[in-house]
Amino acid sequence: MAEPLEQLKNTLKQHGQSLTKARQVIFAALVDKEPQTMREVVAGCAEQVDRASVYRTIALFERIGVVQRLQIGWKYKLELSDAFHHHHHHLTCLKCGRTFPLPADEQLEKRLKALAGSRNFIMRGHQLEIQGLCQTCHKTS
Amino acid sequence: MAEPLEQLKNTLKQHGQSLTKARQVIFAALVDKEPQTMREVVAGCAEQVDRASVYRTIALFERIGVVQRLQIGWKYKLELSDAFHHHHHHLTCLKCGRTFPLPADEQLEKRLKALAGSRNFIMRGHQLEIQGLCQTCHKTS
DNA sequence: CTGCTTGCAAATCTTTTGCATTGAA
DNA sequence: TTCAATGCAAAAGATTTGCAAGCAG
Repeated sequence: MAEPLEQLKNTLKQHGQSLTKARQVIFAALVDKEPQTMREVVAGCAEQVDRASVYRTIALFERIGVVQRLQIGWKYKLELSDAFHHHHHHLTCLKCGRTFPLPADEQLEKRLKALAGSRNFIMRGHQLEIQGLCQTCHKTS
Repeated sequence: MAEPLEQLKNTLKQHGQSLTKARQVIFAALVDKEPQTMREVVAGCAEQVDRASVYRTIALFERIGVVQRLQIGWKYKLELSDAFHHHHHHLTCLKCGRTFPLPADEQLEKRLKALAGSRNFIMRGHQLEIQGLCQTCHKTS
């Protein structure tokens, strides 16, 4: 995990920000995890970082592109952004509520860009959530 | 606007629910509008319906498929569901914040289903938001 | 050192709930 | 009439902010 930490440090530096203790803890709470709710992140480092600092840090991380917020059903969840993972979307199981990553798809991305362009829209980003039933849940239902 | 009201009434009836005054007001606040925040909907019928009833009604409307919640940036917004509009997605302008409908696209929908299937996932629904710059904003920026 | 970051507490905003009353069928 | 829906007020939960103290560079 020395690698991602280095990357975080660099990203922070590029934005004139320093790597503090709290930021490391919050970052560590996100590495190699499924997307989490704010509540979970706060709980995940409750003993070490105050709630307010978690909010402030997550906001910073989003601003400098370390973290991205995504929609899961009604709520949002947080995960490290594409710079720390590969670009991907999500499958959410309506039954068990788990979230599964869906690798980026060239054909899909192209189509999105084309659709945006057809409406004279310059695409800067996008979010896709596919809801349905995961393998486990539709077998056992 | 007699048409959609009829449809609402039928949908409610199918679910053993009645068409009350409050529900009509809230429904009317959503017809032919861009997606709105909860705050806007509440404000839109503040004189006629209590905040708590708006929340309860929106929850009901979602449950029976009259309203759908979608993600716009960090916040969610509400609009009538596909049964009252045609299926579509959204373009959100990062500059002016407006939301534009993007008509459904056969090719896109097929690709999504295929991708879900490839992961042994049964697709039941999906949400897509494309962020970028609208025609007006990228001309004037 | 010096300024940015943090913790803590309090303020805000959003959403939910209990209960007595009102309304639709 | 009768049960579900509504308004109102209060509770819960989520997010933000002010400020004094602590830490990174």
